[in-house]
Formats: sequence, C-alpha cells, structure tokens
Amino acid sequence: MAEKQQQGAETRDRLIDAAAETIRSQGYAGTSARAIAKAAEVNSALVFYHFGGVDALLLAALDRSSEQRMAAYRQAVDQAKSLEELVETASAIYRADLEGGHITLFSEMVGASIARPELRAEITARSDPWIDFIEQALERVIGGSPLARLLPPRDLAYAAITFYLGVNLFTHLDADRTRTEALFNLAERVAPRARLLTMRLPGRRGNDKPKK
Amino acid sequence: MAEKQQQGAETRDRLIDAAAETIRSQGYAGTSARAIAKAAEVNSALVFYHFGGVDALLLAALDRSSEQRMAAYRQAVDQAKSLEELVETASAIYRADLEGGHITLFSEMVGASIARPELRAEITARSDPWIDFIEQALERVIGGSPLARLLPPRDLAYAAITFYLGVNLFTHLDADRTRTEALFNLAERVAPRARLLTMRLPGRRGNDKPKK
DNA sequence: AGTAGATTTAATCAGGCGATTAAACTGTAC
DNA sequence: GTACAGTTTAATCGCCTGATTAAATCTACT
Repeated sequence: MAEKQQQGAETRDRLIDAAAETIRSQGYAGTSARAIAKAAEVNSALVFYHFGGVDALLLAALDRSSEQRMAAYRQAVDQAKSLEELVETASAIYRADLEGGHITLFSEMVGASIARPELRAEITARSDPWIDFIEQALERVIGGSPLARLLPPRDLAYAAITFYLGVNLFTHLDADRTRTEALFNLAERVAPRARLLTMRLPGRRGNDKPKK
Repeated sequence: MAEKQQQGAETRDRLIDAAAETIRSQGYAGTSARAIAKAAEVNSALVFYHFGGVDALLLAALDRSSEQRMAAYRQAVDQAKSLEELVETASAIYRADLEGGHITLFSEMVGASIARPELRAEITARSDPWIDFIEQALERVIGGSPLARLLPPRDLAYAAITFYLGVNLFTHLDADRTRTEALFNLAERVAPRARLLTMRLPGRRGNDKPKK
C-alpha cells in the first residue's frame, strides 16, 4: 500500500523542481499552481494534494535550494583562513548561485512577502540562519582584530545579505552580466586591502601622504 | 471643451499617486487596475482611458517618482566636496527614499520585468540614468585620485545600485529597521577611511602568515 | 439653446486563478 | 479476487483579472 506507491515522493520531487524553475523564469507573480503543474507535467490538483497550496510548495522549493546552497557555502567557507580568501570563496559561490537561480528564488520570495503577511514570518525564519552563518564566518576570520571593531561581523553580514538580494535584481538590468562581473571583481580587489582601513587617518590633502 | 475640462489631468494625477501607493503596499503582484482605481476613488476604466493599460500607468508612476528623487539627489549631491560628504548625503536621502517608498516602487518594477520582456526595456532605460548619475558624482569627488584607480566610479555606481535595490528587500526582513540602520552607519563610518585602501600593503603579521 | 468634445460610468467579456470534489486508477495485502 | 489506501484525474466552483463598449455626463463655445 504505502510501499512502492512512493511514486508520490517522485511527484513531490518533480513539483518542487518545477516550482523552482517557474519562479525563476516567471517571477512570483507568474507562478501559479497550473504553471508549476504544467512544467512538472503533472495534474495541477496534485499541488494541493501534496503541499496544501502554492505558497507551501514554493516554501518547500526554497527550503530545498537553501539547504543545498548552505551546504555548499559551509563546506567552502570553512576552508577560508582570511577575509581575502573568504571573499574570494564567497564570490565564486555567489556567481554559481546567480547562475543556478537560488538568488532569484530567494529574493522573489522575499519580494512576495511584501504583500503577504502569512508568508513574511516564514521568510524571516528562513533568512536568519543565513545572516547568522555569514556573521559566524566573518567572526572566525576577522574576529578580535581591529578590522572587526571598524566593521562588526554582524553589520557586515547585513551588508552581505543586502548585496545578495540586490544582485539578483541588478542582473536584470545587465543582460550580458559584464556589470555584475565588475561588481564581483571589485569586492575581490578590495578585500585583501580591507585591513588598511584600520590604520590611523593621515592628515588631509595632497595625494594621500602615507604616514607612520 | 478642452479648456477647463482638464479635470482629466487631476484624474491622471490621482491615478499615478494611487498606483505608487498600491505597488508599495501590495507589491506588483497585487497591483491591479481595480485596486489602483479603488485607491484613487475613481472608475477602473479610467486606467485604460488615460494610460492605455496598467503597466503604462505604473511606468508613469515610476517616472514621476524618479524625477522627484533624482532632483533631490542632484541638488544635495552637488554640495558634496568629498567622498565622505557624498556618502553621508546619499545615506540621508537613501533613508528618505526608503521611508517614502521610491526604492520599493523601483525594485518592484525591476522584479516585475523578470517575467515581462516588454517591461524590461522600459525599466532598463529608466535605470541607466541613475547609474550615470552616480558615476558622475563619484567621478567628481574621487576622479583622478589613487582611490579611483582601485575603485573605478563606474563599478562603484554598480555597487551603489545593487545596494539600493537590495536594501528594499532587506528591510522586509528587518521589521524595526534597526538592521538597516546599522548598514547605513557602516557606510558612513567607512567612507572617511576609504582612501586608506590605496596605501601600500604593509607586511603581514600576527595571525596572518607572511607569504610570497 | 444647442452642439461638440473630453471625460466618466456601469455593464460586460473571456480567461486565469486557488481550491475542492467525486470518480478513476494502481499496486499491495488479505 | 476483492477490499483497501495512496495517488491521480477531469470537472467544477466562485472570484479576480485586463480590457472593451455604449451610454451618460459635463463644460465650453457658438
């Protein structure tokens, strides 16, 4: 009975994949139960049978994607010994996320929660672990240093998430991705120099006179 | 005939205001001709009579908002003599934009253009002037300096827009705005020290292992 | 008073939406 | 072989959507 009839599990799988694909290509506004079901080549009533509703399915898609991406980040980020390495590693995975659509999935859901109070708590609950994760990674590589006093890991984590959400929208203004690429290059170029920020400010003017 | 019957102009006005309000509170997905008309206390057919369609009305709302915000930025930004002042000024206006909803309006439209090719060109055309504006402001305060070689104004402009778009979504994960505030504070704290980034990298030490 | 033109209204259309339902199917257990 | 539970299907409900239309309204000018 329940045994091999876990073809239901495969259907859930297909629906989750199709939901992710659909929200990536059509945005939240264009992601209906019928559109998802069509992409999954499945009857649309199954969205409700298996998940109870469209939003629950989209949250399931977000959860699966987040799990996968978080695992990838965690594994890679644990290797990084310095801020420079951390930014370099994170940039590489950002790029992959962007290509793979996880950023779109995430930020479409955040956007959707503007108008949907019942979605909002769900999204917040799924965002906080990311903020904590980034904060901890930063704490590990710059914690206790003068740089951490100037740039507290918590605040930097907020900045990273903000950038993460923004880059998804920005890429839509940047069809060929060259501008986005410039952005990542900038971050990678600056990171190795970040601790210079903690030096004593020399006197104004001139072309910057190094001092002491 | 055409004279005083420019009560049509007032209707257009009310519709544009209502469109902006609606997309801010309901998001693009919840912004229908009927919803806008109801907010404007006007018959919904007037959306089509005066603007031809919902999207055209939303673009008109974006144009009005952009015009106003651009004027405010231009006036304030022209005063800034240094990067520090520029960031401080821009932060102040960002905060006002965020409160007033222009950022939401803009980024909802960018998000909507994901699924709507015909909207996409319109949005791109409305974004480029902002990127140019930021680039020029940066060029004015840091152009020619060593800092501009490390952080090219064009790339910094991309970063600013990315941040601008992201902060709208980020604030939805941040009901009480304390996190967003931390973000602005960070930017203001770092800007005055930015030119330290151009100093020669001193030898490593402490926790960092020298290399080469 | 009457006409012309711009504006507004209410009714209406076809189509997509989330969601529900009863019936059909399917592999398993008795 | 038949009863059963999990799954799938097609049909359907009421609602909202963008958009159109003909008729009504209103003001200015003659």
